[in-house]
Amino acid sequence: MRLIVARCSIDYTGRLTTHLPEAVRLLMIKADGGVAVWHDGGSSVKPQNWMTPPTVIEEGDGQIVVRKLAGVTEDRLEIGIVEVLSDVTHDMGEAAALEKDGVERDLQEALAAAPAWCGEGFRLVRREWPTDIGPVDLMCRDHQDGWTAVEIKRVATIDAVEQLTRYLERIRRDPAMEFCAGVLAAQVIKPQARVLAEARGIACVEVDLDVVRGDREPELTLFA
Amino acid sequence: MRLIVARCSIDYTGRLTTHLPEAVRLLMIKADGGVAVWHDGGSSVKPQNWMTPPTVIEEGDGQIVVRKLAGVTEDRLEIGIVEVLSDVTHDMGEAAALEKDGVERDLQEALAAAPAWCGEGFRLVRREWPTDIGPVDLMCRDHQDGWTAVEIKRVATIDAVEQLTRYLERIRRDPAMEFCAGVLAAQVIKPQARVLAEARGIACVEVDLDVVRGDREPELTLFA
DNA sequence: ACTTAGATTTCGCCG
DNA sequence: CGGCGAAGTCTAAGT
Repeated sequence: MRLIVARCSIDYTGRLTTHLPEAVRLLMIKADGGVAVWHDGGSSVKPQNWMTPPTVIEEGDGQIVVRKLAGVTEDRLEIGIVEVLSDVTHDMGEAAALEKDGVERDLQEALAAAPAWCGEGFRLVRREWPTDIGPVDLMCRDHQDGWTAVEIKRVATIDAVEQLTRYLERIRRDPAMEFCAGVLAAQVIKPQARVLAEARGIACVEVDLDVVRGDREPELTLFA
Repeated sequence: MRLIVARCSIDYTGRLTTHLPEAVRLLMIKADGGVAVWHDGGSSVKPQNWMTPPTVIEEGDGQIVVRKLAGVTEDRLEIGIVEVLSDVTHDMGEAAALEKDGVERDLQEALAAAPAWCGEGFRLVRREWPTDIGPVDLMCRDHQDGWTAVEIKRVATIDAVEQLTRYLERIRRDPAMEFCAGVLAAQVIKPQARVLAEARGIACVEVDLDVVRGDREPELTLFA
């Protein structure tokens, strides 16, 4: 990885066009051709400009040009170098993957193992119940043996309600599942999603991953 | 901005938990307390780990700990330093904002100035036509003087169709606009969005920003 | 190869 | 400050 600290101005043309006036910035150039431009202010996560590989990098004449074929046209990042303050290269060796726990998939697994958190007396029939427009996260039977489709999100927005509504519409075409109910289970449910869901007769359940796993005691406020 | 290149392992706990095994990485520490962790492989745009300000950074004993209050709990980034290969700080001065052109807003402006690109004989009634669930991008009259609501996207997915459908449902509650038509205008319309739109009687128009502005000649394939 | 859905999405605007 | 929509979203998985 090459790290250049330089006073520079930058123009990008591609899916849109942008301009950055002259300032001191960090240019991060990766071994695979990826380029990112950073400034001390602003976002810690998103560069001011960037280009993902594969790229062609041309350097010289007080300028670095990063080019990339994007369909018919060309994406282009033109970096006008006024003054180089530092220019170092570090060998970082092989990649090391990030191991994650706590994403939506993990919540689905935990709820599949303990479906009663989705509703009283719920028993799992199957995960990833297939419909012709995609799989429903969980299909359960409730305490009265009724069918219930469960949609799981980490954060549930109005889109999640629309998605579950589409699934229910397909599922209920089967006469045997004509009265299939719907439950939206999420770590966070946005207020508008809750309003729309309840207007459509869809139940909402907020769940905590650690509690579902049994790693943490439920708050006393639950079911209060 | 402080740039540390070090062999390190990293654990994050917060909205989820992650682990990174020992490897050489770049630690980018901004003046505002923002921290990002980079490796030579992988994304050019997203760090392996990060924490946005405000943070508290504690350093010492072969370890850097970045902490942040996140509601009741605490987000924590623990960086175990095995070997420091480089540690430099650069003053980058004041911020310099990015100027953009070509985002959705610009497409809306261009189509408002030339609504005929949305449909034959279209005349603009107003931009940001208000409904009780938010504003419709454009409200037009078509060549037969009928009302038409236009939803504009840079890339139109199935969500855009759902959004316009919700708007039309509200608009048509007004008896005077009972037959209001819908048009989805975008630089790119995804196939599934087109299918759903046409099933709902919503017209689809693909537009090019430069053409709408008159900066580029239309392709011969238009209207072919 | 293309499409879809998730993301510690992040970011910006507007109430 | 919270909610909502856009993003050069990016990225991984499934078809």
